[in-house]
Amino acid sequence: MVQKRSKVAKPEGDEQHRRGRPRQYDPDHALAKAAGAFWKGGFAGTSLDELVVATGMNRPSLYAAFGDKHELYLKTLERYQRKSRAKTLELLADDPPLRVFLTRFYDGALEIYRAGGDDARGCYSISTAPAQATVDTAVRAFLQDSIRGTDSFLADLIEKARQRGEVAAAANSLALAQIATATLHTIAVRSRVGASRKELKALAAAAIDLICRAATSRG
Amino acid sequence: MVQKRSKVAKPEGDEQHRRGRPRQYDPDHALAKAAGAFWKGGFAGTSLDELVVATGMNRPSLYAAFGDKHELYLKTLERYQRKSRAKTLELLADDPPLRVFLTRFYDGALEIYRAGGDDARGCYSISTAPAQATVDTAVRAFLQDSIRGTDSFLADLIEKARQRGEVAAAANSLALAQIATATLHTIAVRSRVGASRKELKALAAAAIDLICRAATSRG
DNA sequence: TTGTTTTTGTACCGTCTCGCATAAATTAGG
DNA sequence: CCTAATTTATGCGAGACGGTACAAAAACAA
Repeated sequence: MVQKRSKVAKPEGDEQHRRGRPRQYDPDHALAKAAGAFWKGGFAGTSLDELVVATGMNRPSLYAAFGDKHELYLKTLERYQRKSRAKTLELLADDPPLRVFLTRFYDGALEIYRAGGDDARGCYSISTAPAQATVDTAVRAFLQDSIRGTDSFLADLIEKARQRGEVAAAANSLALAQIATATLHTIAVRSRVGASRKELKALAAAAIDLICRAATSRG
Repeated sequence: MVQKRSKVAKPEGDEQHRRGRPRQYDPDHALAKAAGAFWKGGFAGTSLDELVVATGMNRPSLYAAFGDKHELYLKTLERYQRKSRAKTLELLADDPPLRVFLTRFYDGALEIYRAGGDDARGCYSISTAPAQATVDTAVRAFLQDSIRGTDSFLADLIEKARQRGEVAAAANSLALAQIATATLHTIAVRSRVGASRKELKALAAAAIDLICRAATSRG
């Protein structure tokens, strides 16, 4: 995706002024709006007309910018992953204990999954990608990679916590990480069908207890 | 759904011989085939033509038997739930310890989720219903009810195990049940994207350890 | 001004969608 | 036999689907 420039390599930041008619949409904002449409209806259940309305773009512009419906969906998935990871990394800024991090982690997820209150959205990828995964290699690969990524990210954190004594010395960090991911998955699905924030916070707290109480002592 | 009979209430078992041309399909078998089609493509991603091919029925027969596409989908979901619950209850026949039951429970799930080997299917409801849930009240209600049902079923079992001393006396049975359900959810999604049986069995074993090792002792 | 480049807007294409109308086929009742 | 009841089979129709062709519009370059 490197952009060729005639002579001087300009900083790719603002795309500067290009030659023709200026575009009337902001690509990232449009992608977010498209994701909102897919978020509601899933890939197969969302029509191009709905995407046109959601993005405010017209159909040819949509194609020129993001390719066909399938490519557009993949780009919204990647954007979601990018944003999610960035948000998660911010939670580590002050190098918190595992228990604190996990609490923030699930709180942050809930904030996204239950945005909009009662017309709950759930997790974008977990809610929409599985239905598509069996007939769509790219989506399946994305989701597989995404889950493994979460596992190994959490496994690293848990392993460090284990070495600090916040988790039982004998614990299997990867196994605990998979339980932590499992907790995220169930929160994702439960949000989608309207579970309350309170209930899901309690669920997360119980999972954190279980993971971190496989900790130092405990009678 | 009570069937009116002229005078005598016949046993509804075999549907007996009815008046007109006999049907050439077995309703439950057709429902299973339809579920297979939805299982692959999701609700919105599966066309009536595909359902016709899958069931071997022709279109008007499909409508006469199950109603429109949406009703058909709901009926496949209910059938899946019915079958799953029956299968689960069988696991309790010899009144096994919690740890044994949970092992069987996840093994049974894996058997279904990974039927067909590498073109993995995952859990039918978890893989297809969430995508539909935001635009379909009936599907959302079904999935919500299904999850709560699993929670409370497992909570009952765990509570009994707790009273037998197989789980820590101080444990919250419902919270542990939700973790057990979470484990089922993550296995459901991971199967859908092709995780290996071996990996998922290990994950289940770790979760069982965590749940049951919130048990009697443990240093 | 006159070209060049890029995006926009409209309109359209062929295909597929779901659901149903209608008639033939096959059974039981009388 | 004839009639009633039920399922099968063919096929259609109105609309939605994804995707694109084409020309107008709006910027820059010269």
